[in-house]
Amino acid sequence: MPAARTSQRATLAALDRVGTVMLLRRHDTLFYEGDAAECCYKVVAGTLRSCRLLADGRRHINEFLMPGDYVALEAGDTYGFTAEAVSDVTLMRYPRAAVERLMQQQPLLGKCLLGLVCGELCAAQERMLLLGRMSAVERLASFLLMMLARGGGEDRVALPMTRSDIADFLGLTMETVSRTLGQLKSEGVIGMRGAGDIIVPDRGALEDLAEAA
Amino acid sequence: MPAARTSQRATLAALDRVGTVMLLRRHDTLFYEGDAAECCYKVVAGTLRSCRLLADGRRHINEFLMPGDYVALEAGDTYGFTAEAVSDVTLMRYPRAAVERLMQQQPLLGKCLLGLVCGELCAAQERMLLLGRMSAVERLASFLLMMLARGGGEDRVALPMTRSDIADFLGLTMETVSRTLGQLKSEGVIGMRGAGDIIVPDRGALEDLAEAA
DNA sequence: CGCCGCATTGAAATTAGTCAATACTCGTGG
DNA sequence: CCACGAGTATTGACTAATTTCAATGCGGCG
Repeated sequence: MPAARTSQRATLAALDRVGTVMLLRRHDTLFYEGDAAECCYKVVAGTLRSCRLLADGRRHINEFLMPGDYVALEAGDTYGFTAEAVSDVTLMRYPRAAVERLMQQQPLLGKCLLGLVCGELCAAQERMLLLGRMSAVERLASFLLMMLARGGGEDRVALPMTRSDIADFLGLTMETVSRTLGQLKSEGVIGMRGAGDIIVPDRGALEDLAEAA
Repeated sequence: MPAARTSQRATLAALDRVGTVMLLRRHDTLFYEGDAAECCYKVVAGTLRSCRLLADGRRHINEFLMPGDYVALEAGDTYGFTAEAVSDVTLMRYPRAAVERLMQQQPLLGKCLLGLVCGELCAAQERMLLLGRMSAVERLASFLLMMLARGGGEDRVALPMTRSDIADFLGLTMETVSRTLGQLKSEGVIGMRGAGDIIVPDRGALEDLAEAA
């Protein structure tokens, strides 16, 4: 059950008292799938990717983690995915033991974390629908809308990740991502000022293409 | 952060004091996506499916819910998916207000629920990998292994759901599911005594095909 | 200036999807 | 007890979307 919105920020801020700041350079690995899960994190600046690999090298990106996002809250004894820096990243690191202790003292904190994890679960369900049932165009349109919503900007989307990253996030190939973006551009639905700088002149057009439920 | 395993059952059993038993017939709907989320549930017997629809009728099944599974723990104000009975189902129903109250009194309960939701999130990440990156054979093999693990049986898997349900769970079509199962059968990896009764003589062979990380 | 990583584009190959016909199963009623 | 019928499953032939393989282009950095 998600916690009430009220004072959620304040409750979570308590975490920062047991946290330390940490820096990562582009392409650094924060932790590997299977490592003992000793800390969880919050992204302060930059972008992280959380990914999983199959034995033959196929990769899936669960999530792009951006400022404000918490990382590995849901971990059991070991991390369930590898976390890597897409760009230079600033993090807060929270030792899990300290978080546990804090939860004893602050029952509200537990509710907050529960709310966050519930939100992630809903996002994951959204993505399963995308991966299982949407066409390439719909996937890209949904992705751009998601990035637009998170970016906070009016009509501009920054894509710090590569086409390959996007492909592994959307269950496509890099080539299909590139072609589909090209198609959207030629249709005038998006503009591009460099591969990582997208302009969305008409969000409605994208929404039509995304065909969300 | 997941709760300790110890006495998890006992803690969750406390929920049953605020719950009532409820029956559903095959094809009944428990609730619709978008309904006000007044209760959450636990499956006692039978199988539910949790599904989402796109505007044009495409469907995705998030999860098959079987005895012991909790339903809609992660709900916000409204349900994020529709829940329907695949077979006749027996449920416990817990009013969310009562659950909230219980959480105040029993801090351990919150930790338990957090653990359950974290488990669901991990399962969802597993499924994203499957939906985004696995072939039809790998999807079916993974699915059968999952059902085998949940079923508890030695080498026998009961499939109470239709081929269409399986398809919408795995991001395939009913025809592909049928063909792929046929292929596994002809290769001797599985046996079939009726469409919903699968025999797995050699789990290792299936595991090889599933090619999990 | 030239290289390296990433992005784009093209053509061929492949997987899974679509459409359509046929078969099976189980429950009902004659 | 058997025949019928609805719903489900299987199978086949063809199509379409995406992947794969391969070449080319672009842009920033040393």
